[in-house]
Amino acid sequence: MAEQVETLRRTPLSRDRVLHAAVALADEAGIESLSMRKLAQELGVVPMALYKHVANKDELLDGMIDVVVGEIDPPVSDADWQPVVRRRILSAREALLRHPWAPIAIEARNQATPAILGYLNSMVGILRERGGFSTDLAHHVMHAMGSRMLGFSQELFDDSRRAGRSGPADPEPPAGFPPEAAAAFPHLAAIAGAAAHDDASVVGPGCDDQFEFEFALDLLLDGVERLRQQGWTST
Amino acid sequence: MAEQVETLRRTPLSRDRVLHAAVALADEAGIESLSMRKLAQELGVVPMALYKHVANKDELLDGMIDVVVGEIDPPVSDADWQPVVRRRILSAREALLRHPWAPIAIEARNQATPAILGYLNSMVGILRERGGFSTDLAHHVMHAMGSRMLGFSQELFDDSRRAGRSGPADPEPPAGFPPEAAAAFPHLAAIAGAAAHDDASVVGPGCDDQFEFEFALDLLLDGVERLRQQGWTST
DNA sequence: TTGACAGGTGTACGCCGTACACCTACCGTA
DNA sequence: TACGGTAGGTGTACGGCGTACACCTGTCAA
Repeated sequence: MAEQVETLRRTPLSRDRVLHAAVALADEAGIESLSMRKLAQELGVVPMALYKHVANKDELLDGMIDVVVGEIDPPVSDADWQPVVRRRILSAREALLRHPWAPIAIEARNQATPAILGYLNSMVGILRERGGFSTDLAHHVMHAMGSRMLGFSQELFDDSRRAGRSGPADPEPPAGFPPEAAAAFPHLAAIAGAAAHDDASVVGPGCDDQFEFEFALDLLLDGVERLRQQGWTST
Repeated sequence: MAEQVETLRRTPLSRDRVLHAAVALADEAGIESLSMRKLAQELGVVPMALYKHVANKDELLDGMIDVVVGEIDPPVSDADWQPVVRRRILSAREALLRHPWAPIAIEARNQATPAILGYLNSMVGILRERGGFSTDLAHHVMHAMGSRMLGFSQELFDDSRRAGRSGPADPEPPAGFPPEAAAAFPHLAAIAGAAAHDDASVVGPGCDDQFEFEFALDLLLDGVERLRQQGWTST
């Protein structure tokens, strides 16, 4: 009878419940101590039950990332590109501060999740549509602000990370920008397309990371030099 | 006899040999598949032998990070601050590209290693001595360029990361800047000291992360707006 | 000659992710 | 009303992980 009560009381699992419980657990105990077993215990369930809702731990982490990205406010409506971008980035920062494990988790994955691609895509859209940026400038700006936007490395997602021994058995292409995603993220596709002009592969790295890095670095250095020349001295 | 030959042939372990073997293993197989056991096997030794040279896996990772940081070229001598900083950052980028696991490893640790502190300290030194930057401006610039300098998150090392359940038993202070390190990294100490003026704790977070974030963000946004107004259109 | 000590070994424990077979409660259909 | 499929929770088991702890062995100073 007690068992029956317990059974009745327990809300059934769902992907959403699993994901949110995982986020809560990572928030309070740190990502490195999040395990399938502890998560299951938290949910009052046996570890293997989780696998009916997420394929494996990596997919769980992807889902957790998407929960965090989902907390970023949508763009406000405003005439100017600058305040829109600014507010959105500050909102992203707040989400990441609420979940300090998120940048690590994001950086440790080698593929952007759809939610991240959506976020980045909408950022490009703001630049293009609200600011009238050219495709190329929008591209460079995305590289320059990448670390502000998501709190992590400038080499957003390249395939050289995680050099695996998967070796020659890997059947899929480098997949810098899979064609099926182009429809969902048109702005990103435009950027990738423009950058791939002077380069054999249509997908794949497709942009000159070294150039992008130096572009962003020089933008920063020039800004700093301007401050310095203004005799900038105090807070 | 064969055993004797093998014994003679084997160079004895050393912390350095362990560290470099670990770096090589992470370079080719990825950080996520680096284990004490595999590393031991690579060195022709039993796993526990490693523990005579590194305290545990975390310390191994710290040592690996220091190996990478040690590959960054020292500052060149040049009259101007800008090319010195530029070249050093590009050198750091090269080191990180050689070891793509490094940013992840660095970001996953919550305390900067001495080698990283030394690198950052010398960067501040360049700004102060070669560029005549005020302490405050140098401070802001370090925040603004943090992600370029080390390829990772802007919140360099704050204690809110990795919210552990270590709880109230933790005897040491927040340790934003431990006093014994001040002597070794005078420029960093100066920055931390200046920032702590309007704030009760002398050590500890000691700087307004939100302000720094917005400062860097606005520097970037202003630079971008300037490009846009110049009608910047193509690569 | 001895005895301390640096450094490599072997065993064992508890935790991890997850494959696989199983059970059970529910629901649409006959 | 009976039944078969299916969604979802269970139990067991395996191989890999980090590392505590006791042990052995070769070297070298006294």
